[in-house]
Amino acid sequence: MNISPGTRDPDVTRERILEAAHALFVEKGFAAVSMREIALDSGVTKSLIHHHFGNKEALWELVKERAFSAYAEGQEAELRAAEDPDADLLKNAVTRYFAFLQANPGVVRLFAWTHLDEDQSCGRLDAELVRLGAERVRQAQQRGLLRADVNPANVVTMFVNACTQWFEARAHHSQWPGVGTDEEYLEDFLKMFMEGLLPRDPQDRT
Amino acid sequence: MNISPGTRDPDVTRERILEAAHALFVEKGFAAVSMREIALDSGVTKSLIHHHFGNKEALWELVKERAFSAYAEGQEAELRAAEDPDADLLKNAVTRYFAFLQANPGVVRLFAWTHLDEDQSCGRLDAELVRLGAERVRQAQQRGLLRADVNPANVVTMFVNACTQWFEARAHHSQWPGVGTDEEYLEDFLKMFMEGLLPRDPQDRT
DNA sequence: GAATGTATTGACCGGTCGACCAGTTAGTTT
DNA sequence: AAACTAACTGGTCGACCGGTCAATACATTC
Repeated sequence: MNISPGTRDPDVTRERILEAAHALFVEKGFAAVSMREIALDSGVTKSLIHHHFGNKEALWELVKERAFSAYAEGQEAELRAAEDPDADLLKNAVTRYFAFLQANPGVVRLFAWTHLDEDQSCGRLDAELVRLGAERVRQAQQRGLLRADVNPANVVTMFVNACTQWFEARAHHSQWPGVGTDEEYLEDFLKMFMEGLLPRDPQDRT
Repeated sequence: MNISPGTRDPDVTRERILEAAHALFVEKGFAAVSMREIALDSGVTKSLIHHHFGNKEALWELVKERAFSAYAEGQEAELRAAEDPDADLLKNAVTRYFAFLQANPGVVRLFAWTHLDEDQSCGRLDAELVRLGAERVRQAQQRGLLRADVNPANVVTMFVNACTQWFEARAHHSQWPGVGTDEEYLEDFLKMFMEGLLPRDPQDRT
């Protein structure tokens, strides 16, 4: 059963359409993409896309849903894998989240588009992730490994924000004087995040 | 010279168009806004907009330019007003920046749109702001008021990111469990930013 | 008060949009 | 092999897109 030119496989076709739509939506956003473009890029007719997915809006929703659930699954697996919360675990979580964003610029853009849409579907998706992360932070606080006078959810939100915006606003930062590579930013962020900006031992820091 | 119904004032007209365009672009982004909408909202004809501003793209650029230069002017004035860098000054800078974003949700959205456009014009605009802020941080480091082993530009970038993303991704956070008000987030952020997450005095934090 | 210049209008253009539909092709069932 | 179903195509629709242009209304200048 080779894939001869005339062979039909609706599943493959749907996948091709979804991939093309994903790439275009990520790049240009919902409004700036036309069904004709998606049809051209995926090598099918416009009508076939309507046949499989209904309308443009439904296709957009499906693209987002798939991307975000893949994201959420990956992140949740990573979070659950790590046991025994301590300060290093938080550091590792930040590092892994940062690395994920770095490796998946498409997801970052998709997040940004949905923020502007004021779409709340993906906010619901990672609510569970935040709950899980906050729980770990709380445990570490109870053991005295982290300061207890901050809201665990804010700890998670804060590092997610600092990492996400780094990639979302890359076009900005790249022009800022003195701002360096991803790795340098991450390193300095971790210092500030974990240890704070005020010197611990004044005579050491001069 | 009252403003009678038939009175013409091109400056006022231009302003009305710019305001309507600003509001629509902020809300829906460049691609999703039509010249017809802008014309309707500003109470003029589509042709008149073309007469005054040329084409849609030029209008969009002008809207961005105005918004960002107003932003930059305000921020620079605030930064220059504050003398004598110390740790509290940084804290105040963060607080003021946060308050500004809180009071100007339109600017936040405009930032987000331009990030996705990969437009670099506004990145150039606040480069000077970052340079100025980083300079203040460097001075504080030299006086031993801040730890010296972090890149001053990264310090500024980091708090700008943490604040900006808080408002850009509001649709997300509002659904996250345990995440509270703007003020609570800012308070916890400042604690982590200035003092760090690791306990300073272990027996105090249990 | 005629001339001049510009702000403003409405009608119109070619093109593209998302969507629909009738018709065709290809697999599957009976 | 006939019947059925779903995949797939090409053509077409009305609506809307950004942009143009000639005509008009108004304010200023001479």
